[in-house]
Amino acid sequence: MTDAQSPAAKNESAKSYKDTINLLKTDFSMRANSTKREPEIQAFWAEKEIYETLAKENPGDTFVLHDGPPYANGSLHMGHAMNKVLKDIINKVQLLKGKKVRYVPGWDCHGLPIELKVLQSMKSKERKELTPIKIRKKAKEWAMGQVEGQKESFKRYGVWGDWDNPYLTMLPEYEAAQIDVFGEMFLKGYIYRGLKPVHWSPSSRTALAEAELEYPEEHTSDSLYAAFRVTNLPEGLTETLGAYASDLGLAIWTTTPWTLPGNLAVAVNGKLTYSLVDSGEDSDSKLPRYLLVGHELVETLTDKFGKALKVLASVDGKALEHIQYKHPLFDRESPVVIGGDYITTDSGTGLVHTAPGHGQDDYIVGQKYGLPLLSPVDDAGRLTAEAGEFEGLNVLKDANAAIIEALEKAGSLLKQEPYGHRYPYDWRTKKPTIFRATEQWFASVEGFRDQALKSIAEVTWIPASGENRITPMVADRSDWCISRQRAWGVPIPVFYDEETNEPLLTDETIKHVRDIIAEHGADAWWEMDVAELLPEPYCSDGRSYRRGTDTMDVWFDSGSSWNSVANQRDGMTYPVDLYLEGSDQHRGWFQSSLLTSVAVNGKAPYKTVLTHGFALDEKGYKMSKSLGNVVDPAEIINGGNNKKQDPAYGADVLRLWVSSVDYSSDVPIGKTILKQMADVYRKIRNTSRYLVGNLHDFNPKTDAVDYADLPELDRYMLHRITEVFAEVDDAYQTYQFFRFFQTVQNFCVVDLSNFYLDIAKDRLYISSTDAQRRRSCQTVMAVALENLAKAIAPVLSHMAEDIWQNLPYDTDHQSVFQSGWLNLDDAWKQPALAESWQPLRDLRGEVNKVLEQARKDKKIGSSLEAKVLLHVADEDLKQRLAAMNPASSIAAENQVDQLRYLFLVSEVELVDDASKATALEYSAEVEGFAIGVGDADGHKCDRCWNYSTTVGESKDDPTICDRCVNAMQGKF
RNA sequence: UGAAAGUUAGCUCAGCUGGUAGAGCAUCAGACUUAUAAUCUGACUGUCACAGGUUCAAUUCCUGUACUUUUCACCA
Repeated sequence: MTDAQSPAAKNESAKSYKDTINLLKTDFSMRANSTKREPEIQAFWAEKEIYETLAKENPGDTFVLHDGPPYANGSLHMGHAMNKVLKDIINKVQLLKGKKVRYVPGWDCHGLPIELKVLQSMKSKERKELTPIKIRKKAKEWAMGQVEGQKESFKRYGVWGDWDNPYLTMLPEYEAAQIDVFGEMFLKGYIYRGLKPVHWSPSSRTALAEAELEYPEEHTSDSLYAAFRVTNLPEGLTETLGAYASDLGLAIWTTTPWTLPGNLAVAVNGKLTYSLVDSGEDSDSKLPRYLLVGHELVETLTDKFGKALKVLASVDGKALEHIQYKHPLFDRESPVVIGGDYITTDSGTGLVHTAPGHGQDDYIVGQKYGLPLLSPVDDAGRLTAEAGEFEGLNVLKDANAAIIEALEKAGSLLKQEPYGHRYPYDWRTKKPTIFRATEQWFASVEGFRDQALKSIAEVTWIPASGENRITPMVADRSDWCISRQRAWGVPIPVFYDEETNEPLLTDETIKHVRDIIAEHGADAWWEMDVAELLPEPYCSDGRSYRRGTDTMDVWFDSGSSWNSVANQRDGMTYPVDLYLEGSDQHRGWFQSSLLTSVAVNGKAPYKTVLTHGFALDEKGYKMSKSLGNVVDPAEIINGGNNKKQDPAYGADVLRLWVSSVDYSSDVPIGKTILKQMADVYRKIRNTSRYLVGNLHDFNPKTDAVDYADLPELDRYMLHRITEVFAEVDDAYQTYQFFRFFQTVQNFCVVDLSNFYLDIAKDRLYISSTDAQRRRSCQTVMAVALENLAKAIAPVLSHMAEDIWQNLPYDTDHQSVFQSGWLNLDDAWKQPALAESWQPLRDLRGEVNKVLEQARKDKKIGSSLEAKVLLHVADEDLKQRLAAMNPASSIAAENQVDQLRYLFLVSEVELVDDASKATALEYSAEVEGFAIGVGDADGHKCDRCWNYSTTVGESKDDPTICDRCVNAMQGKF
């Protein structure tokens, strides 16, 4: 099509019609400029108190998502960002739907990591003069700084909440409410004092947490094999083993000989087979001739002991239960018990020396069998009087040698050898630690386990597998050790009688301490005199008390938040609607909250628990500094050092990413994914911009076209809109935000950009401002735009607000969040239109393919240079299409539903004979259609760029077509 | 070591109760210059992690393996 210009235009100086068409107009920028714009929008929300007002004045019910407190230490990572954004999306949906949303962010402020951080920052001299209260002051200061930093980050994500009044586990009101929970549980008999083995560092004379241990590889222990003489066989074994009973020993192995004074049992694995072997020992030897060992270990032990072990009999491990044996060094007998699967045949003998006071597993087995707890070791690691002749020996130095010698003498020692393995060391003193039983406070889970399990079943777990996760944890867990020997925490409000060491803990003392803490904070526990801390009559009963120095496990802190926050703050509910955290919290916060709440009130603190996975790198690996694959949320928002590699994407792109992934499992993030998010973000933004820009002269109140007067295309589009937004609504409702992401993206790309808006250009630009075909289009566009803004507001909050602020007409609401939820008319739902229009869209695709053939050969550029010949096989459809193809576009009653506009070509001719279409150079035949593409007739109109035979007919405007002439007179 | 979950195009997701796979984006090519650091059109992409089994037939059901993640336990 070479003759693009009309004859007249060639001769005269071209008259420009650009000013006569209605192009888009808007200040809504194509690019977000998020670094500047997002803070502006956030300032707008803050100034107008949008959240605060809606939270209070919305007409609907209250909705409470109770925040799980992040730990107030360190900067935020992707996990924090994802968690808070997910919460914010849910809260904003509820706000838009008219609910009163109360979201109180919280922080977990106590605990070891902060205490250590504070200790590290001190000089050693300063550290020596430390008192608990000094540590607490420093720790509080540190935590406060961390809270402020994290708060600013969260706010920058665009997260809404009561930021000016968050809950901190170190606030007096919180601590007091926590003491209440403790008190209630104590008074109900759920809290008791007992012995439990803990990691103990003799070198620093303190208990250590797992986090304070390190496991150097080069540790060597004095391991030994010993035989414990059997004194009594249970009935079931007399037949098989009875013959050897008089000279039978249990072979055990240990790497810590010093724990033998604490031996109170030998554990076997019920699933393993054990053998009675003949060691060939002389009858005058003190060692037993026959030994019980794990069957699979006979060969190994033959090598170890350097003598042939002949298998004489084999029995199941579980049959060994209740065998009695005599302690080789002390005059007492102990039983054989069934231990757990920790007993293996990888090393040792298959029979495990069990000292409940010196090991985790030993302790659990001991509890199960009701064994006492023996831990004859003092703070410095010296054996105590309970260890008899070994009293005073240091367990890490001379105790082992003495015990080995004694075993030898007693005829118990089978073998001794150094054994290299990993062993816990005190990370600060670099000295070995030991397991030692100490007095601790426990919550008796047994007391309310059944009720807890019942409550779990009543909660909605999303995904449902969450219930399968937490149920066995609660069903199997042992009692909860809630005391810590630490300064930075909420004190266990107990007093001890100086003389008797009896704990003093009553309704009155708890209430008294609680009131003091409510007023002065927990520091008072350390600062005030005991006399002040005690109520009548105890403060003057003539006895002398000292305060306890233990603090509570931080899981008890955060686990009490339902009482400190949901149960006490205005406008909140208990139980709350939703808890939402990472799936690791099944073991953590979900459980600690459940246990305290059930213990006190017999019910779970939440109605629904939603969990999410973890943020991984693009390959699905965990993020770690050493791998260098860490994605920092702050860097996503503000950009990295190299802005080309790591551009400043802004909070909305971060939020869009959160919405795009299926967070029920672990989710990947990285450069590729972020770039894609930025692309999608821009697509949504540009689509919105186009809508905004083309409504610049439109006011829905005065210019909207009645539904009944809309052309079919527009009514079809309104139907699509109801479909799309129903899908979006359902996606939000079911917390499947990735469906929102997919749907909105598809809507913007496929329905709007590629289809409706592409067709709309002719109506919007060419027609006169008030033309029906233009106003009807704008009517639909305004509906699409407003609903799009509402729909994206929970996720792309800043963009949605930016759109709202740039709406070219007045609305009743200054913020998109005040405008309420989606606004869809039931009358728009017309499934029949979808059915009749989908084939037309498919046909449009086929026509495009033929047009593309011609374009490939450079026969056409713009599709307006073409004319389409169409043959339709189906008679009914043919009639319908004929009605959509009037001889004159202007004269036609319906100036929208026309094939030329649908195909974006200048002319369409319906032909009776398929060969007429297929005869053309560019053609195709598809299921019931024949499509041909040829040159459009006439000349290109200078104004609308369509080809028309009417160009040249007007005297005043010889370069434009009849449509444009009429349009410029306000008649088209 | 045990337990739980996951593995569909380069990316994010669909694929209902079994009949050899789809969308958008990205990529590539082209068009337009009246959404212009934008817009439109077309094309391409997969042994549905791997190996077995059930079945006429498996991405879809079962078993095992690998990898990833989480969690717990452990080194007596």
